[in-house]
Amino acid sequence: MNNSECDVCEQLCEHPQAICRARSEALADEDARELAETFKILGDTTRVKILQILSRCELCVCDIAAVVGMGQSAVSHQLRLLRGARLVKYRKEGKMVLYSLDDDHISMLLAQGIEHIKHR
Amino acid sequence: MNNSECDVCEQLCEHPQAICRARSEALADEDARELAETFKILGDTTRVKILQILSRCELCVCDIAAVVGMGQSAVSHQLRLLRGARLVKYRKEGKMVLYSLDDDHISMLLAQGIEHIKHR
DNA sequence: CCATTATATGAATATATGTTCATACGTTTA
DNA sequence: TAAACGTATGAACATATATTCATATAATGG
Repeated sequence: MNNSECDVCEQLCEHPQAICRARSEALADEDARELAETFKILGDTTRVKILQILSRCELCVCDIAAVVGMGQSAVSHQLRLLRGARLVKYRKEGKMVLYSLDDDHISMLLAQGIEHIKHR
Repeated sequence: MNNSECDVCEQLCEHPQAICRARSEALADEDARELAETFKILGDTTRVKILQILSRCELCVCDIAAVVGMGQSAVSHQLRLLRGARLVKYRKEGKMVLYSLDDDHISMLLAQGIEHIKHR
């Protein structure tokens, strides 16, 4: 995968073959980092609430704040993170900014997660 | 959703209807918390690597540590979190403990996430 | 142009988190 | 039973994170 070529296989405790094989199939470091970054953004109660709300309809910042019961500033900070992770998009309408999910994909992720927690 | 019945609708900046509607469709606090908790566990490079590796084959702690290039202790701590979130399961074989994904569902979550980061 | 409204952002603070080190636990083997 | 091995865990530390407060920006209406 990386430049390393199973160089660790000889030294460690056990199962050099398994290690080599797993290494060759492992996620690239950069991909793992990005993937984790995405999940990390999803990993906050406020942000999850925001996303789930936006999966139903487009809303302005002020309304989002009202629904999740947090201050405007806090919500704005979180929306910034969500934007950065390309989880939400926005459009301006007058002095308002209307947010929505970046694509349906995000809904799927949420649904998949909900399924996991409901599944017992 | 909660016991609150749109009581905030009258006071805040804008769109009381939108707020009421969103509130009624919002995730229950506890669900949002659990969902975020799950994603939070997924939101770490080391843990993502571990999960992706385990999506390919069952491995012992020592081998996992070798593959992700971290200490046994660090990996063990992370596996504990992964267990707590029901993302991995394990079985003992002699003095070894073999870990694997808790169910195929988890692979799907990972795949969905990967699709998101690859999608541009 | 000034006041108002909606949103964004920087600084500060409290809290959470990941890794390391040392050590404990449990199983196997000598 | 003692030693060795694989794994788990508690404490400590450094770093990351979420919220709040104050304030800035941008757009609208008077």
